[in-house]
Amino acid sequence: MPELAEVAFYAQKWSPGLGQKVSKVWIDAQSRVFRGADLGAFADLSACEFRSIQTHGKRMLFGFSKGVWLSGHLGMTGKLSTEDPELRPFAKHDRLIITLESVELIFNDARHFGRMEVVEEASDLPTFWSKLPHDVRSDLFDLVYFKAHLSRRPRANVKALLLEQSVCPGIGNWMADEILWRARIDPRRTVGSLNRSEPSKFYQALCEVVEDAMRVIAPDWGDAPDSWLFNQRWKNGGVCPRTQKALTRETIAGRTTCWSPAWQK
DNA sequence: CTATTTGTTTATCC
DNA sequence: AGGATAAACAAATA
Repeated sequence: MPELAEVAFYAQKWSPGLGQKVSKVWIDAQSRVFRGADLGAFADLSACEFRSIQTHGKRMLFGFSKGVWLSGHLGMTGKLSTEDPELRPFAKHDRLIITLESVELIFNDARHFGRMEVVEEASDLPTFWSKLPHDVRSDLFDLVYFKAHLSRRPRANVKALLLEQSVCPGIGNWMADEILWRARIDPRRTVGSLNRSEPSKFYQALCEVVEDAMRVIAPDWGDAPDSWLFNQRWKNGGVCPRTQKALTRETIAGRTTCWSPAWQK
């Protein structure tokens, strides 16, 4: 489920634990969320102080003392929460529980599509994290940078490009549809078919959706306003908020895509 | 029992 | 080579 702003929302769920020391770490060792990870390294979180939270696209990074980092991804169904260790029983689909002084950090993931991994590197940031492509919220993700991606990939479908995490880290299915709708671009088009003025509109729409999502969803998962496509996209009989005409749904770039044929050309 | 899902990775084909 | 497509992962929901 989670895209850029939902990931930011969940990552902050662990903030009540900041400044506290780890007393216990439990993992569901069978879970696929630890695929490729060194399970033994989770024990190294013990006695570390939980110090920082950050996100990049859909990735999350939690910093601990002694150069220990926890890197994570929520996949489709991952969720983070903090709970009172005295009150909260073990729940179905809990995959990782880090017990601190007064709270537990919980990672719960029904479908195991998420990921958690311990990275040990005594530096300001792990090397892999510093090398990620520019986040869509970064000042470096500017029009020139975006256009450079577009000109490199003329034959790519516009929606497929938005969904590529190496190009637009954090954009997922609903944001991609929202962006194309606001830019008035038909999701079936290729990047190379964009006319002279469309790349800027495309970029503007992307920035607006990113800003709106971060403002409305990231702090407390607020409801999307009816001026967005969001509230109409899965509704039977949903209509375009701009034209009041019927929306269309079709699989594009492997994902169910919703758009307004009367509005997007 | 069927089809669906706000994600990612891998294989395969053209 | 780049791009499209399907499958795999796995569980809930309708």
